[in-house]
Amino acid sequence: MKTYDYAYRPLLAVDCTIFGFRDGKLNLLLVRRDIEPRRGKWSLMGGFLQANESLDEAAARVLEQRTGLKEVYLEQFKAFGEVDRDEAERTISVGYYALVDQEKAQLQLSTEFAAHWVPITDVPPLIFDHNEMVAAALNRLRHRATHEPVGFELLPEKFTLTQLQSLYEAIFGTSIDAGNFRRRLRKMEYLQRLNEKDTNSSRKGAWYYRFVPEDYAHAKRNGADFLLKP
Amino acid sequence: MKTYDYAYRPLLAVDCTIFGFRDGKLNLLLVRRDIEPRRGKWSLMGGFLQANESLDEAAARVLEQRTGLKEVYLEQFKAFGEVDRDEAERTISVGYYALVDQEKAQLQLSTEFAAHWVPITDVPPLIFDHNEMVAAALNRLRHRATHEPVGFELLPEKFTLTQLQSLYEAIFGTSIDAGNFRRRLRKMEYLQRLNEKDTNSSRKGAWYYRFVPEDYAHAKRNGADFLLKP
DNA sequence: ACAAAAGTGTTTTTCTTACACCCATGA
DNA sequence: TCATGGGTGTAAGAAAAACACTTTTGT
Repeated sequence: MKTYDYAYRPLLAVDCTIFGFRDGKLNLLLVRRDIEPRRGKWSLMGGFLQANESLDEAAARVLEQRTGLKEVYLEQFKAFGEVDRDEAERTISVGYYALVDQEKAQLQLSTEFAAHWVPITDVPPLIFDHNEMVAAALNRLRHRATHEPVGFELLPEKFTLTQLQSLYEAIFGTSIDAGNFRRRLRKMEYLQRLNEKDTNSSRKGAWYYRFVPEDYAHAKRNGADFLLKP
Repeated sequence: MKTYDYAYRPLLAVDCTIFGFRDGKLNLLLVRRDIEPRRGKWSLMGGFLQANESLDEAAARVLEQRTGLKEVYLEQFKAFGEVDRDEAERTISVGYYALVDQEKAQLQLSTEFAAHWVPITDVPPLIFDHNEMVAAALNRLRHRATHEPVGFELLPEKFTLTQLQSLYEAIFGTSIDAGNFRRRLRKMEYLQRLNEKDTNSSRKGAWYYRFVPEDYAHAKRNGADFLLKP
């Protein structure tokens, strides 16, 4: 059933800014573009919306097709619609960012698309307005990470508080006082300490922790709000 | 030049959630929809993207066509893309919210589209997912109003501090301690007190103030950040 | 003089910040 | 034993919250 008599129909794409974290660095997953124009140039992962899927589903599909990852944290952050943003044809793109466990993603990356992790501090020139997208995604991530417990999505199930601090330092590009940072963490009852230590990076060993979503939901109902500033 | 061989092209619309403020109430500008389906039902102001305009420009055009207002504060907040959100045909809609001086807008409203101001506390059922849009827009406004000086867009050039407080109370649906609120305002050097009082609502009269964007820009460069919480 | 809105001050408590300090352990 | 990252404690100061208080003026 068609009711609207409007002929103009731009293409509609989704682009994913995919964040990962490793060795104290916040990274971005980039691909070499596999279609013209600008084939071979660095690009975010994107794809065109299909008839049977919502925007959120399209973003999840693009992510899964290229990385094999499911159930990933995905958040829409902005639609990009400048007239000449895609030189080939008018395309509106809806920007999403994803937070993935870089260790898990890496294993399942197919190499044919030449995907690479690049430190956020060292992003090369990307096609179209993708650099602008990355900047907007990072802004949104910074905001979200201070007010919601999404940072954990970038870490393995088990992590140490030092790792968590290092993650936040990478996200914000600042250094954080360990004492103050840990005090805030100590108050979060939804961080469960495991009976297991990470002895990789120190003699003493650091306790592993786990984020417990159910406990967070409970704390939230009781009026606690997550806040983790740099 | 066409390079992409993708046939699927949904319609692309923009919808504007227009906020106004009057008599201590935060209001929404709604229209009776003038096309099928659901002609005559309450709706946000929307329109389809055209070939020669960006998303931002489309939103500004829709707003101007229907209210005559130019140079209005407009911010994109979310793209809506559920498959069945528009029953007539697949349409992706990019949501914008606008902050207007209700007094100014009112004068220039054409009546043929039957636009009405409705208190935000009493929004009727709207077509499609427009109620969801309003909720998202309000969330965004609340956040923006705490961290950026955008509230002034809803007030006349000259306003009293009591009006400003009343605005914030309406935006957040809470009551605010006058003493604490005013102390925060006193620190903002970019609020200029005029040599003129508003005597409409009190015997004593309240000083008029003006927001000075240049002074704000200056303060911002010096590291001051706007913060007005309820 | 008094009601009522405008506007200021003060006390209490809570949160930040900066930094000193102890702990555990492998080399 | 000592260097190193892990982890805790605390004192000074800033900021938030609660609320008592003063000012002005039309009636």
